[in-house]
Amino acid sequence: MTTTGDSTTDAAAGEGRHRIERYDPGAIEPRWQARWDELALYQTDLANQRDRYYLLTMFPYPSGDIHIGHWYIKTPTDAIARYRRMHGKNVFLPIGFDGFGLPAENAAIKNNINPRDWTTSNIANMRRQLRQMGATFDWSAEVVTCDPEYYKWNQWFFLRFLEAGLAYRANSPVDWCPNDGTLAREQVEGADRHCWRCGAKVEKRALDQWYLRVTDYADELLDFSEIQFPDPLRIQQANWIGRSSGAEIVFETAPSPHHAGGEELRVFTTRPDTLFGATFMVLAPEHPLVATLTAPERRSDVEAYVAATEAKTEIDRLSTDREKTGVAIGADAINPVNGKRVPIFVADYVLGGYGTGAIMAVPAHDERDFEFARKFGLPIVRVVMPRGADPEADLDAAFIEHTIDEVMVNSGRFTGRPAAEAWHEIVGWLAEQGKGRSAVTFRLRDWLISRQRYWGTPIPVIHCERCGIVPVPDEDLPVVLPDTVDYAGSGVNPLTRDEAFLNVACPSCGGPAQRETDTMDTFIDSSWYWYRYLAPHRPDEPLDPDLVESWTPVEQYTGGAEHAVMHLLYAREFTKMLRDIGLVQQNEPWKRVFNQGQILGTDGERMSKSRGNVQDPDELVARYGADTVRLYLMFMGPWDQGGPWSPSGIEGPYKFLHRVWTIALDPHGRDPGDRNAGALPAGESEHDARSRMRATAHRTLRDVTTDYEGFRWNTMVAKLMELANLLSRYRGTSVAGLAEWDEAVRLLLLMLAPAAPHITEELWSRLAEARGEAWSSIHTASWPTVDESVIVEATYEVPIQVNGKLRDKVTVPAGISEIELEQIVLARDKVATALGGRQPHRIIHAGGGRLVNIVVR
RNA sequence: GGGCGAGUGGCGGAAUGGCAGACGCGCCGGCCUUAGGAGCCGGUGCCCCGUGAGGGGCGUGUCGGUUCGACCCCGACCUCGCCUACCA
Repeated sequence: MTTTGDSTTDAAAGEGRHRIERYDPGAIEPRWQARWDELALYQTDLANQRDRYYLLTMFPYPSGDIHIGHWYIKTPTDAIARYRRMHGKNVFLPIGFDGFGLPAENAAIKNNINPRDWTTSNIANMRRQLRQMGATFDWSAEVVTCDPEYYKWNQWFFLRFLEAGLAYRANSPVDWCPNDGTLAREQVEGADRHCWRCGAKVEKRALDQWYLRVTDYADELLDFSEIQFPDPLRIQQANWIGRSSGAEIVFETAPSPHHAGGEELRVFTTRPDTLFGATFMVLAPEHPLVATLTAPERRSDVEAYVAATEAKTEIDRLSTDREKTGVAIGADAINPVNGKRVPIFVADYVLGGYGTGAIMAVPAHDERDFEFARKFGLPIVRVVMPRGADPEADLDAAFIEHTIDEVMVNSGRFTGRPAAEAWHEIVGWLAEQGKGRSAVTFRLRDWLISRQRYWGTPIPVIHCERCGIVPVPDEDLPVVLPDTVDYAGSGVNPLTRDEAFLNVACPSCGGPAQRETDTMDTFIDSSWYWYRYLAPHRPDEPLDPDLVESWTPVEQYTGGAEHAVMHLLYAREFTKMLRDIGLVQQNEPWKRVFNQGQILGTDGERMSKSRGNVQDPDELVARYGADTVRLYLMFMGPWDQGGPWSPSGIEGPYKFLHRVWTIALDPHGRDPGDRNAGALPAGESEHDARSRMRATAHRTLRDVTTDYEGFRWNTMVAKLMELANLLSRYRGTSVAGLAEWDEAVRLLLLMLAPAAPHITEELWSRLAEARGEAWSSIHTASWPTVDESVIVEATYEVPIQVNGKLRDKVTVPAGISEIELEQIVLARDKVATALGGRQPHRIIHAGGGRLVNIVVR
């Protein structure tokens, strides 16, 4: 509270003085929160099959403190829950914690504590802070992913995926520090790529790691027909999946002194029409044939280049000149369409992991190839050009247009053909000879789930010298993380040194064997938690099939835009995998997703502890109350926009709630500072005032309802402010406390209830008590219905434009005809002046007579 | 380099083809007060004319286009933010 001492305010009301209690959120909010808990108002009866509404919001990572960003996601979500309940929905709004992850481990290494202890105490604190929001979370369904009863099922799923061929093992490189082992991307620092802890130079190391075969689902993931995403989200996912259709073309190596030739080199291209212009080939440094094809005299150069690539791989962003580099390997390939020999290079602009890891380079029609050819003096042959252009003219840049109007040149029998048709003809011709076929490639890669870390779900396999990789039998699950953990001051996964954990008998042969020490990516944990919420402690199964069938897909999912491509895509993939192993019947986990924007620090940067710009809501809640903080966050701007945090406007919603308080409890009071006190607005009769209150209340209800449906909180709050302002104007006048007044106050409280649940509950109770009615929560009341008949007004104002410029306004009776309106409009002085004697050429009646535009020449 | 998004008063924002600036912050004036960092009332885009009531002009990043009419749709450009890193 901003004031101390006197908790009442004087209200002089002509005939006497009375006192009403001041609005004191600090007194009201904890009381109602306790009451709601006591009544278990928000424990959802999942067995109740009627009007189910599963509302899901992204569960927090237990970093230690709830910050203002959490409020920005969760309190409007709570408003959705409350709004839906007022529509009779049986709403389920669960909450939990995404317990595993790197920060716990970093804190543990730094302070020599157990990540579990760190996480557990953070969760305890965050539970307390989450309760201050006054949100209707069903805490009885809470899920914490680092509990063995949860991660057991990650392991169980993994074993099913393994059986189904959806999980596999492959060798791939990681960033490796000699002292601290595998490093996550954010643990590699600086342009010289050193370790965040010890500063050692980071290397690449190839490890056998586990993958999930999510690329099998690439095409299906591009089908968004069963999931409603906002456009930018859908586009981002589609770009991330990155489907390209083109052709795979087989080149053969040419014979040379050190190599017999005839080795197949497959390339992927989206421009098979440019095949005749392929004047060299480029292999990725990782390409398996680099070693075999390289000529002896080129070997040292090539090996040096490959090694240099390994050292940088992830790009040094600072030196963005990105001049093309590469080396010739001293071997040629043969272009299958014209039999020409073309030299082969190794260059890092070709990626090992995309397509076939090799390209045919067509410098005339690809910017990167063009740049490379220029630098190495390679021939540039134009094969596609606009109709009528000179085929031999020098190009000063790659010609990459690919519309319908280009024509082939320098392309043997295809010369003169339209390029768009030649694209297919060349692929067909190659296919006939077994030298190519049309092909589709995706940007999306299989999901690497292995992490060389302690604080995650142990991958449930055992390595036996005799039997190889043996899955842990189901009855031995969960493979529990050992509680005693000794980091020994290093980032290296302590499981690799934990003899008690490591050594086991092989489940297959009984011989000595060792456990897998890799743990799972934590995105696994967050890929199915909404199913577990429905049966958080079920001992025998990961999920309750009946409840999953009846309650999912989730009706509405809310969470930050920063998860657009990672979590929101992984979870879709995971759902499809669960479907394919027979656990769920659905194709998509959620029906609708809303991505709200991010709240940045006051400096405009992402909030993070290291930047020191984290905004703590506790202080604001202590000062203004949760209702004000909730309202302010909704009022700031569009929910999907976010933006830098600034508390400078918070007084607005705070004053608004004060005003609502005063209107509700003291309709007859007058403020000594109010010059108009007690008088109706000039020219307004009591009858006018009464219909205006009704009309405004119902119009507000109509508009606010649409705003709630579209999550447009800022305009919703603004409209409630307008209604409160109107009522405030009438306070202390003869219409205050009349039936229309009471109705408007009632509607105002009901409309405000989902957003500001405490103050509305308090006022609702007091008003009921004053009327001698029994208590019932405002949050169990029904959303009111609009009475359209009271909104209709007898007259309305018409703006008058001349040539699109506003010149006048006139008030006319509702239902006036266009002809009558025109006569009135043309008789106006200002219109005559604006016309300046010219005759109207045309008169536009826009929006059914809501605006008139007179066109003159 | 690519993708996505955004540019509107001093500030957050409203209006998504029809009265630009709703609502709020801030600021200015006033009331009430012993006092005001509380509360309440009024004003507030910029410029010009007018003593006044009032009147006029300009204005949504820039330039063009479509339209009776454009903050809104289309094209080009500029600036900022987010995501991403040469995806053949």
